[in-house]
Amino acid sequence: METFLKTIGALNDETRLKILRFIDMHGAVCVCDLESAFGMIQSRISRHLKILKEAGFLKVERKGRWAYYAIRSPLDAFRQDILKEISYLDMDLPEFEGSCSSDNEK
Amino acid sequence: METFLKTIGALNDETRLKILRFIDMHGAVCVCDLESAFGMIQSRISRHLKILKEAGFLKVERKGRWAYYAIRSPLDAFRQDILKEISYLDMDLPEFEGSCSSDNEK
DNA sequence: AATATATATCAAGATATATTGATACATATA
DNA sequence: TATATGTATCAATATATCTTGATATATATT
Repeated sequence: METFLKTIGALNDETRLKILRFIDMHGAVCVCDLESAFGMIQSRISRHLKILKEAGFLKVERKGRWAYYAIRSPLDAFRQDILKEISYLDMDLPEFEGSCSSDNEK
Repeated sequence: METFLKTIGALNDETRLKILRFIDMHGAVCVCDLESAFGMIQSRISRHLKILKEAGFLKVERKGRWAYYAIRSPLDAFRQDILKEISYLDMDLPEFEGSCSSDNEK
């Protein structure tokens, strides 16, 4: 029950739905990628990522000073259904402009 | 997007999850049935039912002075998945005590 | 070691949602 | 028609969540 509410609660925000869909489409991204793509301040992005992670949708992998967030795998059937449903939604997502300096690293 | 958020928002409340599951288990019930089963005041139950209805989970049918709420049918696949997921949750639901006077009516 | 960069966390204020009690409305009964 | 019953809605308050700006932490670079 508590877990379910956490999962649902994570989806109950337009910004998080967009971030989740963005990551679903583009794969692993770092916080600054999202920051520049969405034009939102870092603390805001970071907070939403934490909520999505704790709700079981995302995983993080740290490389150097960057934290790469990606869709968690394996993902249970219910969360997969949700991602699919979100993919049908008509939302306008920003472009993925890899302006973040992590691109320059090997 | 707006519709999806309304659907998700309706699920983002423990009381509503219980009401939804209760109706899923017992079929059509009137507001006073829920009032006595859950021990909550009428305005509270009524408000939650409205939210669940507007989110596409419930339908209402009025008979005399009673309003019977039931799971809407047909229900789309996504909402069916959600109901199934809710059915797996470990929640303690009240008994269905038909103390409401609508029982006495034919 | 000092500085810069990427991310996380916290406190304060803004916004949204839930609960209660009062009241309105509609249907039924006397 | 007056009264009772079931439900819906509203205003006020309580509670939760979001956003921002400041600060902390960790890693990399000079």
